[in-house]
Amino acid sequence: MSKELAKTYDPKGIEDRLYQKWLDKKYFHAEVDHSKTPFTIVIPPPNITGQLHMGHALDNTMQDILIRFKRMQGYNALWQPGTDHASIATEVKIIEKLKEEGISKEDLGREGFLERAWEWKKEYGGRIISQLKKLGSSCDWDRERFTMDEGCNKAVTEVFCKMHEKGWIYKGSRIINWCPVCNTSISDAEVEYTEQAGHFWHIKYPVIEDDGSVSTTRFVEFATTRPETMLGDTAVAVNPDDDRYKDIVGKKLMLPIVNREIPVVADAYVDMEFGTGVVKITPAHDPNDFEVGKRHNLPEINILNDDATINENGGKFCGMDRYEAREAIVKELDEMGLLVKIEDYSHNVGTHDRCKTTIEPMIKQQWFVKMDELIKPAVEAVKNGDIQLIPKRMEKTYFNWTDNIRDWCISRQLWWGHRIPAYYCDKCGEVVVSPSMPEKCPKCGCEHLTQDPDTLDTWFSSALWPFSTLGWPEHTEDLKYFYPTDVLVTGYDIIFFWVIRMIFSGYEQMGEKPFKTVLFHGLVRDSQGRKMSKSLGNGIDPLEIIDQYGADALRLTLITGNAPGNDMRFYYERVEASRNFANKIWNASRFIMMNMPEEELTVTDPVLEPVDKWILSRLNTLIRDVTDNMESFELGIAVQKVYDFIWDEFCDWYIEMVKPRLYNSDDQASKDAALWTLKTVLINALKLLHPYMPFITEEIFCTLQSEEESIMISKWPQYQEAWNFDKEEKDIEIIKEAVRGIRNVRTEMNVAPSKKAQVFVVSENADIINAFTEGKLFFKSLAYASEVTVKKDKAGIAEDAVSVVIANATLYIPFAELVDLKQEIERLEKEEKRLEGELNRVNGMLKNERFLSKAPQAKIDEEKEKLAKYTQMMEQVKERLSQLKK
RNA sequence: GGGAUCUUAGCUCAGCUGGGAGAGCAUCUGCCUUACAAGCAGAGGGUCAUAGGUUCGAGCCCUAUAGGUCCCACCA
Repeated sequence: MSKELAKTYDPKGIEDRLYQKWLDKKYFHAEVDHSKTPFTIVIPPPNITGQLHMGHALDNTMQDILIRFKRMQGYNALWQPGTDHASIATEVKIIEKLKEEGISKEDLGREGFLERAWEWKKEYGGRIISQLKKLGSSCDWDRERFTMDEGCNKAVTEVFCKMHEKGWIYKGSRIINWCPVCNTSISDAEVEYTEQAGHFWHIKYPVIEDDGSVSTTRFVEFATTRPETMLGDTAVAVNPDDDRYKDIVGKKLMLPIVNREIPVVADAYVDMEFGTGVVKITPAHDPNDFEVGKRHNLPEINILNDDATINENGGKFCGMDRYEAREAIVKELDEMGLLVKIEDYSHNVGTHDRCKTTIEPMIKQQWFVKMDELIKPAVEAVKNGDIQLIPKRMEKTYFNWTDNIRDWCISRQLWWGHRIPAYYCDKCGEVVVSPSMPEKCPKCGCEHLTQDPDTLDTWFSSALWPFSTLGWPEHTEDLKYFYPTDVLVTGYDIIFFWVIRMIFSGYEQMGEKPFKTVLFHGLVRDSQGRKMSKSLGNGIDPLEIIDQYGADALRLTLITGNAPGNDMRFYYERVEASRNFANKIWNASRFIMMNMPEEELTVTDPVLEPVDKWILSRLNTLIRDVTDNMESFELGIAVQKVYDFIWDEFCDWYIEMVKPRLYNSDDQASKDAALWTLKTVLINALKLLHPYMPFITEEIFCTLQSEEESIMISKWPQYQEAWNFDKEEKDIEIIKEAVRGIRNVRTEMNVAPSKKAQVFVVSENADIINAFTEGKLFFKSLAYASEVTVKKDKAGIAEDAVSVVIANATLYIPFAELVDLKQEIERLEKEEKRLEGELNRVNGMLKNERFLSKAPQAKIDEEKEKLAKYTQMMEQVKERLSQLKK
């Protein structure tokens, strides 16, 4: 039945309707089914505070492509969705919101604050999910999880307790990164170093002479970027091999202002070449100094409050902000004559990646995960290929981290997150780690215990995501069936935060990798190559793009021409190109539907003509190649091939080739064969495209087939020998070559398309004659011919006809007007020259003994074939030239 | 300081294991040809950063150089 479609494709309305249909039909839902092979992807859970950005769009498009592809291939495809509580990010947002109301989190208290946080989650947690749906994501929403839901909480507690018991989680007093604005410790991975303009203050401390007096002549000079930390100095260090300072090692210095005697110690950490070769040591506020301090048993004097104001150890500076104190101290040192000079100095400053505050190293009691043993299987897995990283170069980044791993600080002084399952006895201080509050202290029997106020690093729970979402710690059927998952799709920017931690957690808790393959993508940048960011205001909202161009166009844009792990730039022009492609498919389909008979097409065994076989054969190759590319995660390459096939081969050639059969032919069998082929090829091509452009492919598929069906659960196309037509492929290529030749000549000669001309095809080759005879109908229309005559010799053809030489044939077009003979000779001479070049190249190879002896036979045969072809064409050109020159 | 990566048409980028340089956009010339002007037919445009090397053969492999981007380390 012929169906009416709008002239241009309008995604609005279609997308939501189809998505709802898929949901209603439960196509996204996966259940354990032992008759099928599972294919699982766990979503990188977006933050509940998040709004869909281009990075999400790319990440989720890639996952959806893989899931839809595998689902069609017959796998039991599960895309496990969920969201992340994102402890610090969310907490910061809530505090901001409270601030607008004029309240602080302390005003609310812990309970009150958490209530607000859950309200927030309720209000915004679903936002990003609905945005993912707009994109077409085929997640199993029935399984949606949250990192702080009951199951995940249980998993977190279980892991914490187990690892603590094993000694891999410990509490210790160590130097950690402190954010004075967020008021929490953060892990090394969360520290972002940024280059900042600062100063180098050259300062000197007086030496204490043997008689105990403070020298007025002997000083030790050094430079610092943080003069205020002098309040916590407990030594000055020099290199043990430094001859300049040999005599003062072991002596004491007088720490000015504070008036504390501090020793000069020798430590290899000091670089003799740098500055004066002297370093002031502040063990409580510098990680390196902390190590030096440990080696020399130096006191650790904490001079800072949590908000980075100076504490009581800072004497009269107590209460000042760190930067105020800096100024005051510099001023005072200057007045004392101990400030030598101030230099401008640009250096890297550690900042908190969330709020960009300069972090302050501090010694604090924190919980850590011991990494040295835990990391081993994770290293091994990537080394031996058990887990494959794509692109491979990411392995280097991976190993760079694992090789230099330090213990992971997991406690955070935040409220929104998983509370640490550790309890302290109010009486004796005993620490009990337990899934729930113990009834009494196991040591002293006291019944009053208090839970550790800290929460866990948000990545602690995301590290468990691949198995916690499948039911762990329960031994569920889902877990047994779907774990390990197959592919993780994520950005290379969270390889340390997340990917590595999931891998070691998987091995530790499950004894098995969390996924087989990690497919990385890069960043989506703006058209100038800048990161999209709120502060720059250069972000492009994917939802606006979807609204304007459709989700399919957005998805195609994000995938085309992008290789794994590479950043890409976002251009509106590219979205337009994608939209145009959608429209192209739409119209090709419209064309086919318009030509379909009133009743259903009933042909089952069509009498295929050579063009039909040609396009089927091309489709067959496409099916094979695209499947191969997709299986090796070359998503961009695969879709490029589908694009080219649909636009170039199917639309620009095949559809044009069959038009005469549909319009003019009385031959019903031929018409049916054409329609059958059009429909078959279109449907198969749509299937190949469906993972990329789910909406338009579904819409057309349903219109063309039946409303009841869905392309998303249809069978992925299979390469089949029956669709392999080598001879037809070759024959049609020759005709296409002829058509191109004729079009070229006509353009060159400025012949209007409306002006038809007679075309003679002259060949002595039986195959060629046959091919042109069979393809006469479409050749005639494509070549703007009034009439096509295929013959063995050129008898009777006008001498001044324009000629086009192709392999094994010459075409003659006798135009009614006089042809400029000179121009015609020039044209043929140009062709002669081109062929000469080709022949030289081929001969160069084939006359090279070493090529013949070393190159693979297939390559040699290929070149020989070309030699024959070009030699033959050359003969024809020469013959024609000699005729014209007579 | 260590490492990764990039340098291909005017612009943005593909180019899988080495076998005659591609796409989209832009430019130019024709076309409202009954699916599509968001289109059709054609054209121009590239010593694949530079210099060496390996190879019968290099955009692709190796070495060096220049420039760009990023990650890690953090010399106070």
